[in-house]
Amino acid sequence: MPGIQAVAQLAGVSTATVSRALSGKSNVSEKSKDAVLSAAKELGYVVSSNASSLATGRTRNIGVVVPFLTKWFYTSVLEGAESALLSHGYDLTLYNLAGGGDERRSVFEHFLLRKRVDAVIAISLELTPKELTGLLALDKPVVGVGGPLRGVHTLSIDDVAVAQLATEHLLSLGHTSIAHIGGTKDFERDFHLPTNRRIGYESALEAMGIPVNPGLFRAANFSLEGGYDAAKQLLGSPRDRPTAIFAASDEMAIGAILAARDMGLSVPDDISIVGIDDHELSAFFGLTTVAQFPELQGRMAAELLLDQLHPETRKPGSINTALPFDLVVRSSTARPRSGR
Amino acid sequence: MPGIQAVAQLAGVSTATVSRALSGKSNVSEKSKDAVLSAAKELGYVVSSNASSLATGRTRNIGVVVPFLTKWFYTSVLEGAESALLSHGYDLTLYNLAGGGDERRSVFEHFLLRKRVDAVIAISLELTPKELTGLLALDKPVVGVGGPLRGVHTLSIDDVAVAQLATEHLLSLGHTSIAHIGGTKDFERDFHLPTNRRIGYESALEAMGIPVNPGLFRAANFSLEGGYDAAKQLLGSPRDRPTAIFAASDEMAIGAILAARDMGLSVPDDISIVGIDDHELSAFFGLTTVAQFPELQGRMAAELLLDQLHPETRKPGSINTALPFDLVVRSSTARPRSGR
DNA sequence: GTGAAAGCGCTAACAT
DNA sequence: ATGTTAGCGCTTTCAC
Repeated sequence: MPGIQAVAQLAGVSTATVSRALSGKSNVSEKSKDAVLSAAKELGYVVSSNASSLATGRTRNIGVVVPFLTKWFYTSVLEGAESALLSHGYDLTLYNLAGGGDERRSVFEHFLLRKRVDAVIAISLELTPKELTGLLALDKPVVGVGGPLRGVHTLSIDDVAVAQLATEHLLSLGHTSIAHIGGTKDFERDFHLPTNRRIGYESALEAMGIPVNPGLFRAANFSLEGGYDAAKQLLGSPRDRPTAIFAASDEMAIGAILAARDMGLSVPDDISIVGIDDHELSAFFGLTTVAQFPELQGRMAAELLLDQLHPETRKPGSINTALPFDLVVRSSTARPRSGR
Repeated sequence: MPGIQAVAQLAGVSTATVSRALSGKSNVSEKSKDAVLSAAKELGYVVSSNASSLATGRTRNIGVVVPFLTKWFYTSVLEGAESALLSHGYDLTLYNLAGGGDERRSVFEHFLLRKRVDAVIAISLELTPKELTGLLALDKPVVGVGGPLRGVHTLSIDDVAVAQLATEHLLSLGHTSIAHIGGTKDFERDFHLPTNRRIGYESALEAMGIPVNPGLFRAANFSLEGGYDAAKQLLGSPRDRPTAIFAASDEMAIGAILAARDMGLSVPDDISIVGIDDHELSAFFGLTTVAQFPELQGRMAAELLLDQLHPETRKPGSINTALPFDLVVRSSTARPRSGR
């Protein structure tokens, strides 16, 4: 592991010139630049990021905190962020909070504070005031994805509007008896996602003058299995069976599709089903859904952060950026059977 | 951000004593230790990992390289590794190679070399000799998961034995016409996984004196959809339809279950199906499978690495550790219909 | 048990 | 355009 000194010696210049030549910032003559570059290559020199960080105060490393790792959505955001950061020469240090309360505390009270990272991306995490204070005290940029965070630049999707769009799609097909599979209370903590989606659903119905029927609501845990069980309940009684189901996530919607099949119901002839996400499995199941582009979200978060780290290039930005979403119509939705 | 100096001043000791008290290694009197600890807490002091790394040469940071991020298997390994590392005070810096060849090169030629990490875990990656040389030249521990790597301590599963076990389960139920959905050539590069599993399948058949029928083999891409398509082919002609399918992954096996259902076949009455993985969805689908415990694999890799980083505690270990696997019988397999 | 001081490898003034 | 030099914040001999 040769140091900068070795390169300087071989190139016949000072260490300062080596540093300048390699970083490309300052003015260096073509001649010395070439000498440095070829000396560096010859020796296989790579800067010590620690020494560099210590000297500059910048680490070129971003901390990313996720609530789960084994869920498609989070890993997709992560993938987007990782590749954007990598292409800018940044490393990504990962903190997964899935383990439980203790892990969470140590991440926020210890790991993130030891100056290993230049900035933090928090994915779908509603930070406590204490956590937030700790982070902001670092005086480093923080970007949140998934919901508003006080004093932090965030990227978030309008969950109410997303749910409205999904519901309106069903309404526009002519459905009037539309059930909703939402999230349980456990998922409220992250930006009230279940409530917001339910509000969107209800407001779309009300806008069409359709009364909300509480009997057509079921809560589940955002899993395939949860969606399956909920749908079985919803579809159980042939008497007042809905003609459509709006599930708050694709995984639950896919569960609902499987439940319908198991009950001998045809999708979409007997029952239309729509979800939210555009999950990797959704195309396979022909699921109509409102896509939210998690990989793009990760990329946007990373780029927003890099912007803030390089104020020269900084474009003015609002404190909360709206994330795009889009209705993707596949084969799980259709007009309700006319015979009803 | 108070420094060690501030703590020393408040505690009325030297910076050296603070360092000693905080690291707990050296002898420090109870009195100064208490003084240091409370001063540190009062100021909210957290060491600068960069300064510490520079001084010690150790970063307490592990680089983890994965080929994909959005696959259940890899994220599970990652989760296991992350939580094990975190609990030992280590950070995890993530490098995802899914982006393409260029990313891969820059990770190996630049990112991993800049002394940011103490060691590297390579998950399901067959490193090129060049990559391996570069890593080993760092003189840092490297642990591979998923297959043998020359000169590297690896954790790997005996894919041949796993496939044999799955096939033998079907044989023991009385099946003699067993199809196999394997992987396409694209997946060969990572330790010849498709080939090994196919070998296990064939050797199990041969051990029972059952000739291998090439017509009962289909290759797919390890996805649900791929398994679905392959199964449709396999189950298409009622004349020589197999009574069982062994798929090289649970996702493909689940695809096969869905294909069977779509064709009006009952699982397991008409067709038994077994996979490999114990994927998060497998229980829901009642899939019989050979579990390989990815989270445990990640945890083991992390612990192996930490062992190597702390030679005092080091237990002697072989260069290749076998990973556990276990048959999980659910409802997708049964005796073949007696009537045949 | 504790302090003084010499680095760890690099960057950024400052001088030339 | 380039060299000299003073740190960055910690750890670790080496004395005492």
